[in-house]
Amino acid sequence: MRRDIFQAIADPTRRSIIALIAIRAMTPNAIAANFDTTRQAISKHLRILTECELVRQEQQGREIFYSLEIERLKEIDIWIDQYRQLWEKRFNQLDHVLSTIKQQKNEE
Amino acid sequence: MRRDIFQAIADPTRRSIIALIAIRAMTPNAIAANFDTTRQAISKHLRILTECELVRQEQQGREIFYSLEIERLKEIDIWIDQYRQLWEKRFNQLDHVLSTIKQQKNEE
DNA sequence: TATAAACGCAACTATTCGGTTTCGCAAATA
DNA sequence: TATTTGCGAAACCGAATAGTTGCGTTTATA
Repeated sequence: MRRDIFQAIADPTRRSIIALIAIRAMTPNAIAANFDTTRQAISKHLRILTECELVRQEQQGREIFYSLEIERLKEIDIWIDQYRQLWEKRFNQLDHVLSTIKQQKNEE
Repeated sequence: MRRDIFQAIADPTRRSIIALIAIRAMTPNAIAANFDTTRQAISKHLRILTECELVRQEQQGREIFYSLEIERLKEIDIWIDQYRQLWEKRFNQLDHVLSTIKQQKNEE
């Protein structure tokens, strides 16, 4: 079963879980309280997030606290960056066009 | 059928298609030539990418050229940005700790 | 010590997904 | 005009997915 960070963030519930535990570590029960689903379903999502190391767990008595491994999200950032360069380049070209028009206007 | 940009980029083949047509518009056949799969399968991926407006098509005779709607990727960028702020904050805190240690060292 | 709480795991189910094959249509070409 | 080419749509299939229910285990509590 191939786990992929892109696949991990594809599910809206998992993105919500990420948002929740980004603030502070939470237990499965506490997380599940925010959703209209069972704790077991949340546990499954947490397992997927753990498998691709987006989440780390810390046992504390009978509770397990899950927190976000934020560094892993950089992988997404690196992917998007190549396209960010493209759209910024395009924006700069437009910017150049606009300033050229402005210049021509001033020279009239 | 709920189409979502996060779901669209979850598939590795679709990410490859995005990378291909980011450079220049391409036809389904030309795209499919880069993969070990049928044109029809690529067409399905293109339909999904089109449905969430990540891709636009331009008919030219009997050919259809697909190109990337790069602005749509900003949605991913906006999502990742909130976490980027978190990890940069964390990095700055670490940076602060390091410079404090350095300072204490100098004061010895 | 008996009970309750917190959790992971396994079995099961309905749905979605990625792929193929087959088809029909429109445009280019022989 | 007959044939080839480029394409999307539909039917179908196996695998993966997201969810449920029902366990068993460990830890806390009455």
